[in-house]
Amino acid sequence: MSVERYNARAIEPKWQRIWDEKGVFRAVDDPKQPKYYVLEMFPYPSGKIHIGHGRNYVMGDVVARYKRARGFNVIHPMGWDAFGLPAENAAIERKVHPRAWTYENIDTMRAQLKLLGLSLDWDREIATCHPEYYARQQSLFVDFFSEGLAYRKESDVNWDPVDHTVLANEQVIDGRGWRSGALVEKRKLSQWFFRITAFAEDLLAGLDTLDRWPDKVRLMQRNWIGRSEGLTFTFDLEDADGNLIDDKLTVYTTRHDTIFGASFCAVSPDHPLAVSRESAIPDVAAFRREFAALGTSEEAIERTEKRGINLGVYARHPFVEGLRLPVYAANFVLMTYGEGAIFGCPGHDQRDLDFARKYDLPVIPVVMPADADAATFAIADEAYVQKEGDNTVLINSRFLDGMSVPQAKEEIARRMEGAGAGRRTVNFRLRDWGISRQRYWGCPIPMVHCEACGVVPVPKDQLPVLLPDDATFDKPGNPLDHHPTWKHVDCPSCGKPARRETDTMDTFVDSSWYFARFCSPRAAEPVKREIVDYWLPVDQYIGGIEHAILHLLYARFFTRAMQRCGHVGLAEPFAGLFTQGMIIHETYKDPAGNWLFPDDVTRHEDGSVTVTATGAPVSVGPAEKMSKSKRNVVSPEEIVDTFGVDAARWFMLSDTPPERDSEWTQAGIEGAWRLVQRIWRLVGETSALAGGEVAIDAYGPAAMDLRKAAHKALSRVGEDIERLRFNVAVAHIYELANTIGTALQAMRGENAPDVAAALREAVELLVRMAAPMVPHLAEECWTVLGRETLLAATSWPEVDPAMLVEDTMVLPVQVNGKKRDELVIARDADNAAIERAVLELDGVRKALGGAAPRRVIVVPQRIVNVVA
RNA sequence: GCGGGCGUGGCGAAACUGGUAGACGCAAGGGACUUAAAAUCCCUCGGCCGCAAGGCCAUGCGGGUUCGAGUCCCGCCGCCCGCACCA
Repeated sequence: MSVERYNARAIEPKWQRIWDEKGVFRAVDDPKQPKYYVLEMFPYPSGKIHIGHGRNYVMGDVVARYKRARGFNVIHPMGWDAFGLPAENAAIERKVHPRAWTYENIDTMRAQLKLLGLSLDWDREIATCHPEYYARQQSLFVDFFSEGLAYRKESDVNWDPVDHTVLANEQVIDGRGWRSGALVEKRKLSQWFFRITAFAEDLLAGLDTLDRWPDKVRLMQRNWIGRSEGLTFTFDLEDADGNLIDDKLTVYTTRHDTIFGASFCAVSPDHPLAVSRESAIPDVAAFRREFAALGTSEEAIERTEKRGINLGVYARHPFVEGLRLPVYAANFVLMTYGEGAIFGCPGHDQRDLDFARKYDLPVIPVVMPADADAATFAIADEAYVQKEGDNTVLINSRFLDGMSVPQAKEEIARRMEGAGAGRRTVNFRLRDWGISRQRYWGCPIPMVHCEACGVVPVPKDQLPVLLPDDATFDKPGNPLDHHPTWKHVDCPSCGKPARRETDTMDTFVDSSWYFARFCSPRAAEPVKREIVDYWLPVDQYIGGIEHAILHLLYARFFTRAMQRCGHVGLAEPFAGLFTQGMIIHETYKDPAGNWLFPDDVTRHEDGSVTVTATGAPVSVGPAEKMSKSKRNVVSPEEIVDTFGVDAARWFMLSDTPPERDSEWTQAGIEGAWRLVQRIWRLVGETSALAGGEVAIDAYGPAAMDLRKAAHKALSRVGEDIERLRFNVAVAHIYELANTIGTALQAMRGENAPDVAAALREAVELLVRMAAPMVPHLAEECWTVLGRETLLAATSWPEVDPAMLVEDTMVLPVQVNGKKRDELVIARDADNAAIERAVLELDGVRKALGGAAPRRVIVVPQRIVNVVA
């Protein structure tokens, strides 16, 4: 029999239309039903999507469709992270208004996403740049402000003196502004902050409850929060002549046990003590300027060579009479951490050691492994830093000698506290979140500066503070700031003329609560409490690993802040998190070094690649993240047009584990297309052979094998999807398709109603287990099989547990850990019977060579190992 | 610099909680069908030795723990990612 080819181009839009008309993906706010919230990180509308963007949406869609089939009320929304810098750059470069540019991109990308056949509830679509959204964000800001969670303080920014603008770290290239090329200065600006540190302890503790998050993300957040327990204490200072001076130096340390190894103190170049010496020591001023030129990136600061400058003051050692430590301003000490000042112990900190070697400062080991010899223990190029659990002993430390590190810490803390010179402190690396951006295309911060009343929030009934449409982008600086009228308002408190805040919010704010807004996207308040209580938390969140720290931490903070203001009833927004890998693609360059699109090149049989138009040779680069600039992109339209979206979805789920990067190849998409055709053929041939359901009294062995294979596959695919192991689910579906194909061939010309019935059952199960991945094909097959329901609204098939058990098992048999034979035995055989049977096996007897075994280890249902 | 991750055939990979390494797919080679091609189907496919039966080696490298290690521990090597104003 011949079966016509599956015509994806005609069939896929048909089912998309039907799903849409029947509204099967609409999420209904019905607290009586068990809910499941699937969310992929929403996209920035940058222009067009390429096929690489599709991967995480497809993964989320598989989960959404599967959970729907499992009986959950699924919410699977989509929106746009629509504020941000690129829109403003487009405004500058192409003279388009950021709004027009953004909404045009949204329209393009929405149409592209719809091609992917995602089971999204488009009725809940939101865009963060829409006043409906940012109005509510401003209202949340006002709430946070009244709770003390939003405040203003001075902080450092990268300042471009030509463009009059603040630069992102990534816009600072070799110390210069990316657009102007001007040398960037670090400058203090009064900025808005969210008090994320108020939740530092809770954000850390909360990580322990997130058992469906990847360990590595939790670890990254833990390290980012950076909780440490240490000692804050104060040194007396003296001048070069040994006279006590008024200033004191407060430091924070976690290594107070090494106080007898201290050989210097160091403060940040921004520390008041360094600033105060600026006039006295000209080099200090120069050093501070140099430090400022490093910008605000912690990476740049830590990578630079460790240098310092002697401030000409000395810290008196708290325990050694007459010992004084020179105080340096050092470029590796951050003002934002601890007290902005440290004491340096070169023996036990690599940075301190590098610094000490450079400036010829003493290196005194004060901690060594417990089994080392104090007389000979010395530090060369590497500081000795003990690991947790190491057995250590203090040396060269007077009253601490012989103690372990924890004992010594305790002793110093006790003495310092007793003397009133210090206190035990808990410190965090986490800093408050600076949200001020001196930009146009963002959510205006709803505050007014009044000379009489100070900083006053815009009352909620006067929100939103709308962005003015008529901003201009041809002048450097913040368009809101030079708008002729926008910032001039009357003070909401006293009514006198006042000035609007012209900073807008970091776009991370927009993405910190969108998942909550999706629950009640058109509500007048930010969220409707009873509805958000039903839908949250997000059960499965899917996105890139690049968001492992900032976005996820900010969203966790935001949820806590909203909880404090009564908007939500929980602290953790994302119960399950999955971080997917990117789609990558080879890059192509012509002889002149121009990047080429995959479409522009031809791959020949011998593996060579040429420019299709000219025949010129192409140099092929390794697979990299798809990017417009390198042109290694594949458009979804083209793929859908040629192979259909199901083939594309299948390919994106196949082969590579979802958390790893996956390479897009022509061979891969062709293979996926073949699978689509193959399922179609299997369904066609089977339905021709076994039209409807037939009741069978007794299945023969061939039919039973088929049924068992089908139910095993069903059981595994279900587990695989639950665990998000899509590539393994795909493999199990291939396996079943192979089994069905073989059975179909064996059936040719035979009249075996039991096998025909088993085939039909197996094929139906195949279609249903593949449905979350290739939903259009599955719907069409479902129809061919004579079913009249909508598969997208049909529940997941039940596994028949009787089909999963076998009466015999095959046990691999090892001798000394090497496999020598296999034992086929009844599943319920006891260990003694297994042992006896094993020793009879040829392979075992041969390997033993007549000797008696010393031991036989039987691992039930798994393996047998004979120890000779 | 600090922090995190990864490493298995020609390629993407699988291997539950320490229990048969290489399932499944891609590529390649051989064959069937066909006037021919496409499509489809069948066979082979980690390396070495062997006519075969079979044996030895093999999960980046070097050690260790264990009856048994891709999996656990220690030490290296290589690659990738994040570092607070890109989103």
